[in-house]
Amino acid sequence: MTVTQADVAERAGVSQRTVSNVVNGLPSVSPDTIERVTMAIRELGYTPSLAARSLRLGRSGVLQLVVPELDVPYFAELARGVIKSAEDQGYAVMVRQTLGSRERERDALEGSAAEYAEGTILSAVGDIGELMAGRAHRAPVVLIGERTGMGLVDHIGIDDVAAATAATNHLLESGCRRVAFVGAHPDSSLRMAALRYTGYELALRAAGITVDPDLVIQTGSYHRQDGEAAMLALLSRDDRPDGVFCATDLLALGAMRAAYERGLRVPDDIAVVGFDGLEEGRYSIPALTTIEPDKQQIARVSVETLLARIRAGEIGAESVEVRDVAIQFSLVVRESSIRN
Amino acid sequence: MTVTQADVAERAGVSQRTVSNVVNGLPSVSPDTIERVTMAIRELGYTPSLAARSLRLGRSGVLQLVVPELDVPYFAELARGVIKSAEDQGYAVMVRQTLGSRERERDALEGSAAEYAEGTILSAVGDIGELMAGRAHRAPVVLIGERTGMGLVDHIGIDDVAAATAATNHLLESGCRRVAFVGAHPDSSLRMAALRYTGYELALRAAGITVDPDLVIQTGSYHRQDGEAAMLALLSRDDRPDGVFCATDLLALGAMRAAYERGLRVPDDIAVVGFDGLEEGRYSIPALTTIEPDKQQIARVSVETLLARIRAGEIGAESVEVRDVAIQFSLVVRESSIRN
DNA sequence: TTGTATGCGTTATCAA
DNA sequence: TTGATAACGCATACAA
Repeated sequence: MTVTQADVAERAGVSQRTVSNVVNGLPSVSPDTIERVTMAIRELGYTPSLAARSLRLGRSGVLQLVVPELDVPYFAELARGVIKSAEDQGYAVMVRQTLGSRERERDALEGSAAEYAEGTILSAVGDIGELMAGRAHRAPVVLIGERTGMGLVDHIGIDDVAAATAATNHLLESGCRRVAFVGAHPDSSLRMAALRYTGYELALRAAGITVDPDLVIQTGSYHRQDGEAAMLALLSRDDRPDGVFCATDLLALGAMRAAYERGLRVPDDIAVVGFDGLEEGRYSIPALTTIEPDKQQIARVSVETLLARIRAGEIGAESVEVRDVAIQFSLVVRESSIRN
Repeated sequence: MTVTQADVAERAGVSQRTVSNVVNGLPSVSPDTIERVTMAIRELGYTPSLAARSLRLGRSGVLQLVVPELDVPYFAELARGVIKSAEDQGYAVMVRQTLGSRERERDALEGSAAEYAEGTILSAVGDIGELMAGRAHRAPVVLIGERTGMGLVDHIGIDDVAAATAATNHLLESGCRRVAFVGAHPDSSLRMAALRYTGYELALRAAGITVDPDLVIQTGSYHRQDGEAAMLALLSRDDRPDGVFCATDLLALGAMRAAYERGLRVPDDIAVVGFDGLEEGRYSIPALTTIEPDKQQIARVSVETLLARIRAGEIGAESVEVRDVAIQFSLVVRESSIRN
């Protein structure tokens, strides 16, 4: 059924060893034999077996990318970059979705797939320490997105606190007096939410404003729908806010939609700032002010870091220092926050 | 380094064969040995080698998903469904991006990865006949998204022509007199564009309207940016259209943005209808009327069809009839097309 | 420059 | 119910 190197060897009248040499481009093959073998390969339609190669080499040429939901634009944009970068380095990418379930996260890190892949790029919602426990001598993991790998694992991300502070400051500087925060999370261990809230809090405090708990809205997740619901809640209050900082762009887009439904204008009645730098926000009406992390860079550095660690592991360099790379972000001011 | 079944066997005091039996849940193992082996597995942290299993079984447990761009929401939403469905069936998914390059499409179908995967779900931009040529006895492919696999390959999709006709009719029924089409493609072999244009044309013709070539805008790709540019071109005309049917939601969202920039109101000044049923369009301002294919169903049926064909291939049933499944779609009317 | 032989970790055939 | 053993397809140490 499947064509093997042995078949090619027979056809070309050489040994299987020679076919392997040709396939892998080893220099020690005469041009003549190369010619014959190449011909035979084409005639028989031979394709190397990745399974056999993996088994033999102990390297699969596959990286694993684990994200909560692929249809959340932030992760989609990230995935695009990761896959692109990996392919540039000769690696294929297996994508797994955890759908927010810790069980799936565990499985992605401990199951056979995790062993088959040479390494994993992980955007986790669960607790890192917990996830990393009992992963003795497994393939390396690079954590992406949250601010810290807790020294346990390489981490690539932006300074969420600083970014959130910048976003909140921008609202303050735009003249907002009552700035709400949308996207606090009931489970405070959800680091992303906690960090961005912290940034918000710091900015307010620095401006001499005390946080009004009524202006901090928790959301179970970070979709447009959650943002819409949160905004509706905020707008139903007597003393509604005049500015809203949302923990993600999706929340912000939902929030703007809610304002529209209530007949309020953004930014005149209420300014909105998001976080993620989604392409979508460049075209929303009004265009969304946001914190834009350099996602391509995050993707590239993540892949590079992972590959570096994979190679280090091969050499046996056990104790390479854990990396924690801060990627640049920028505050992109668009229509949703430009007042008067 | 890596823990093998042999290691587990030694630890548990049984033969390696028995470990394999336990791992695979074969019935012919005494509860006692199961207990001992399971214990040993846990103690040693054994994980089965997928590479070895693949080599032995000739099945990798991996499907390949090939899409143009993962950060285009339509493909992201599709990918989510495909990965979910595949995981439900015990398969992992490798995702490849072609970025619109035919070379990458070829490679995805003919390279080693295509051989490693048990099958491929392909959303292609290139010519199908060309892509399928010379894929003699390779793993099966299911085509997704366009209307036809040309009888060469299984296909799952919606009736693009009928859907486009429905969308155009809706604009006509909403009172639009001059309906433009955005998203025609210079390369007419791009079937998706051709089909949706055909539906547009049919609807106009049925209404006794001749197509005004000036109202048909070509776009190189189908991103928001292209929709924005196309709309700006349309609006710069003296006799601008009062309705626009866009070949994708992304084009439509860009078009609405352009109208906004020009100070025109959607739908009052110009109605807009998209195609894809993106989540984004439910929250855009105004909310976008669109053709909504049942993407979850597309994903599910694609995976099922692919698995069915994989199994058929194992049995050796060579000539199973090629499937062409039409998935349901619906016209979802939202604010962008509701006039007066 | 090329050939022979071995083993990667599994599953599965044949015996016991 | 379990043990030896072969084979999956490849890359490489060792020979020639």
